Amino acid sequence: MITIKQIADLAGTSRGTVDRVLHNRGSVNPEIAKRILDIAEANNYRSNPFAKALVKGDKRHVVGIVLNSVGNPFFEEVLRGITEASEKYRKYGFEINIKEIKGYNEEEQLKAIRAVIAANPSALAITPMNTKGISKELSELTSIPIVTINQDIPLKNKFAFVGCDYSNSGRVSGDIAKLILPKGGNVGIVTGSFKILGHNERIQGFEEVVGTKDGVKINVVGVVENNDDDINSYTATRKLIREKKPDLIYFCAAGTEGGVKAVIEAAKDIKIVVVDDIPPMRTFLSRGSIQAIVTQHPYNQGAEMIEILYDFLVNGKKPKKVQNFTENRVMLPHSIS
Amino acid sequence: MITIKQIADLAGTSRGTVDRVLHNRGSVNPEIAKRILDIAEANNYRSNPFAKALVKGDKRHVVGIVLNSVGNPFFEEVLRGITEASEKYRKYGFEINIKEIKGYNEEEQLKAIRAVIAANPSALAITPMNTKGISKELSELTSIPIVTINQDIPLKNKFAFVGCDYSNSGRVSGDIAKLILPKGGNVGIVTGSFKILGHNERIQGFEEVVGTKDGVKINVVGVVENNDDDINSYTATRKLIREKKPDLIYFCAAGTEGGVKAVIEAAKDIKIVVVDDIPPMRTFLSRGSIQAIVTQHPYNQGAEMIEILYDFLVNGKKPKKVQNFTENRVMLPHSIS
DNA sequence: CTGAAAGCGCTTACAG
DNA sequence: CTGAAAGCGCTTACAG
Repeated sequence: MITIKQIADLAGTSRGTVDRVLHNRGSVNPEIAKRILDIAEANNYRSNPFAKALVKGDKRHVVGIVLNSVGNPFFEEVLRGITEASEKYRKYGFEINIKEIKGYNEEEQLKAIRAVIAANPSALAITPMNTKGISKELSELTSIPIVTINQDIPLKNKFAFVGCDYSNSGRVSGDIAKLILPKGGNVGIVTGSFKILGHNERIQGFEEVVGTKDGVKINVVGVVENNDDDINSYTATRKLIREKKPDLIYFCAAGTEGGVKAVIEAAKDIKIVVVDDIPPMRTFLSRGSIQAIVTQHPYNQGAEMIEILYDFLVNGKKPKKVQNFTENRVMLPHSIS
Repeated sequence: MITIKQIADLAGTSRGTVDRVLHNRGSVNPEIAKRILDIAEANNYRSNPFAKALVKGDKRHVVGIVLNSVGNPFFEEVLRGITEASEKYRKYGFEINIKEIKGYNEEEQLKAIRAVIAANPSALAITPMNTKGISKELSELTSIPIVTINQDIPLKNKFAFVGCDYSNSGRVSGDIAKLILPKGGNVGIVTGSFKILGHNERIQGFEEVVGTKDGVKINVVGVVENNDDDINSYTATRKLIREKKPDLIYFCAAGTEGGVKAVIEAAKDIKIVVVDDIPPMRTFLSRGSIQAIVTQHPYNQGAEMIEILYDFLVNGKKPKKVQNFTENRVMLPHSIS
């Protein structure tokens, strides 16, 4: 690899002049300029990015992260995506500083935010609680980009959101239901809570798809809540089966394990679609106890957040959209290899 | 950000000594060492990666790539994955040098390899033809890692392969067939060629899954070749429908468009699973003319190849396995958002 | 055990 | 229009 100094020597001039030509800053004798350009070309000159970064004072970056991941397998996957993606970039000064917390307590999340911010990060990524206090705290952080991950809240200064398109998740689950029930049938839905927007959007997406087509009728015969809890889920699902006789049950939130157990106990030919890619579901899937998982791919959410911030902080490229949805992935028994 | 010089000043010593302590090269008065460590810690010292890379003489890398992508939508997707993934790394001296060629002509591929190698790349990625000449040419390139992409050939000096697990693709398609035909039924298969390993592996994977379970019988009633050609596919599919009366057809190679048209014309309720994620298939999918696409995700193949080489060339990390399979992705109508 | 100096490859004033 | 010099933050001999 030829250097600026070598070019200067070959051209019988100085580094300053070579630099001027290479960056066409003008003020150079055209003849010398041509000589320099020819030499550079012939030797396939490329500037040394490290020297450039050094003299330009390129910053190292640390991304502050607040994640409600403690004891939550879903967010542990998000975390894996974050760590593995950022690992690649570490060599050139791109790091992460994660504060993991457990559950949802506003005071604790506020404390975590403050701790992370105190370390002076180049950006903040967070799974924010949707409360006034958090909203206020975040909206004051106007000097760095803020990325919400998996959970979203309104924020004027939001840089990006990375997470699930819940309506689409519901629609894809609807696709599966139609595949399984080509002649129509009854569907029961077990949701987490009617108060949670994402759950409702899933239901809506699902109904939209199964409802619209042809002469085939798929009826949603009942929707019950389980509060994301396995015991509740078990009870609610039993009741749903007894009273509504569904041909298929769509579990559009957590607490799937209890629900699936209720279905297995009932020993009827009831098909199941779930949203959680957690170990017990994988087991159920490969045994044929459930038919499909439609998962929001937590690993990718973590990795994509890192890519978005790297692209911006290092390459100066903003994401095309604020909303960045990861694919709703369809997992069948042999998707797991 | 504090620097080595500042630490030296604060500690009342020299840069050399600070360097020694920070890299524990020994030979430093323990008292001074402690002082230095304390200052570094207190000021959260991190070495400047650019200065380090400069003095260490970190190499810039160009990955030579030979791709049979001209006029091939599939490989254009691979190309997109390659370009976008490598774009991110360009800033720190990681580049690609692609030679695109059309079709499969050994001489031309040899020429492309030589051209790319002449530019002295740090690695070579290629969609190799499985011929003696190519094999010989590649096996002589022992000084750089070679990654085969999408197509694989035996090679002692192969660094990695990135591509499709064909058997798994067949198994996942089998999963879908079982979802669609819960009570069993007849399946016809349209393959490219009995001489192509990947196609045969798909068929085998498919049969393995639909054949093994319960009392439900899914019979593969016929397998026909279409030589990846739409016209052949149309004719062969018509014949298949007429003679074998399948409930479902599995297109496990290219030339799907002609085949699907034959099915539509037949106007029977025949379900379809295909492997090609190309624009006409997306249209068919959203119209309900076909039920699912099981695609090998060409974009990811390109991107993953770059990640593998970046990880090795820049971070010195070898891939865990030589065989790197991308996920066989299930696309249903609403997967496309 | 320690420090002064040179050098990695570039850019940036500055003087002429 | 041009060149000499300083400096970015680190590492590497070298001399003591």
